[in-house]
Amino acid sequence: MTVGTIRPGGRTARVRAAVLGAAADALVEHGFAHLDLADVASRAEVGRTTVYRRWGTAAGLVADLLTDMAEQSSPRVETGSLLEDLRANARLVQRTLADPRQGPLFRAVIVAATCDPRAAEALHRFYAVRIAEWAPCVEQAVQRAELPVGIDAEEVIRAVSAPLYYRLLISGDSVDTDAADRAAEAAVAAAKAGAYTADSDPA
Amino acid sequence: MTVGTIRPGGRTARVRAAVLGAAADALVEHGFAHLDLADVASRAEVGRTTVYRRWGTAAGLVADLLTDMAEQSSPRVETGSLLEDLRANARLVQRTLADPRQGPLFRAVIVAATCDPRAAEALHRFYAVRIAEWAPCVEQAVQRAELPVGIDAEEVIRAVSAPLYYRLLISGDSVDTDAADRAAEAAVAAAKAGAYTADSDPA
DNA sequence: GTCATAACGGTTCTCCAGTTCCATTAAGCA
DNA sequence: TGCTTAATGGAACTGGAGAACCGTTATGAC
Repeated sequence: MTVGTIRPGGRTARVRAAVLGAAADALVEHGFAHLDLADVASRAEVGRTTVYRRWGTAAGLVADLLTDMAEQSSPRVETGSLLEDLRANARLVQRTLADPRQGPLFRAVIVAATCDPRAAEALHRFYAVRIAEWAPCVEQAVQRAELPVGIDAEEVIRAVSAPLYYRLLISGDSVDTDAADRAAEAAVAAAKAGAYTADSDPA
Repeated sequence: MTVGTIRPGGRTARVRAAVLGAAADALVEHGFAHLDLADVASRAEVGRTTVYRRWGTAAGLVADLLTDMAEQSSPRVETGSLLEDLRANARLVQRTLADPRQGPLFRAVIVAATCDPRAAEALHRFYAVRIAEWAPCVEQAVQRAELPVGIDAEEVIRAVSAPLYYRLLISGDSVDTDAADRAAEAAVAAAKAGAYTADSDPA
């Protein structure tokens, strides 16, 4: 029976799924600042002790939730044009941030990342995955000669999202489809002008 | 002696200044999540009761701090070119966010804004002030015919900052001068292409 | 099926953030 | 200068988050 056997099957996995789901619900309702582990435990119909032992703190729980979220990838669309592809990406981000459930959830995990190194690491990994998933549409645009060679594909993807997150977190302006479309158009214009190439001096 | 006289002079003002300064110090060190009002009080050499009574919660204290910060405006530079102006703006934001004191402070107040409506209101007002201060350099570029008429000047300013805040809060990439320069260049390119005009359809 | 133990869960205890209460200080006005 | 009371400050009180303890469940190996 070997001492020290890990038992991830059955109950353990079920508890994890229940707790992560409950944590997401609680984050949507109360935000990270008012996340109560006892509340999460009762939502998940699980003992308080279990939550404290396995995840320790609210930040640790969010870090695990982010790891879980990173594994569920959403499919990328593929139209024939860079602007269309990036607009699809921008609108996906816009829908997510404006969604009554996903929006508060993302705000909560972003807040958690600023409070805890593990949560920060998990958040950065989450976005690294998402950005890498969409970078190919920029590389395809390079192959179609829509964009100059040597462009930083991932930076273009980040440029599409940045204005939307800025609205969500900084300026407080609404994250609507107009903003999404403008973000995509701006990124395309800047990319074509060579703003995201390594030896950038297009002025 | 008129019942209900407000007494903002002398001691009250001194207490406010001391507490706001101490709050900023505490935010820099521990972040908003671990902001302890008792700690703020002892730093300010002020009674705990006073802090709880006047500001109530950590979020309320941050909201007042932001109101105070909004009143201290930093002067805007003015070169002759749009790219130079926006680069100066981007580098100012970059220096602020990368600063060992200002960076953590801004992260903390942004976090506070996601947790409390009053803090959010104060943060949005703070940025509205800063953006309005810099918008004229875009309008001057329009007058110099560097940019098309009908452009949203404030949106251009926001576009300069957005990638830097995205790095700070989302991707975790370093907020360095390269990023600042690229942000300015991208904003100029997008603006010249008409991405920030009202009837945007430049594709 | 049987056993050892990893993992869960209820109860109790502890500690501290936040509140309440009242005494003390000093701002503002005559 | 003296009076009223706004505002501060110390001390005791309270509620709930999180830790500690130990009994219970059920997983995984044989």
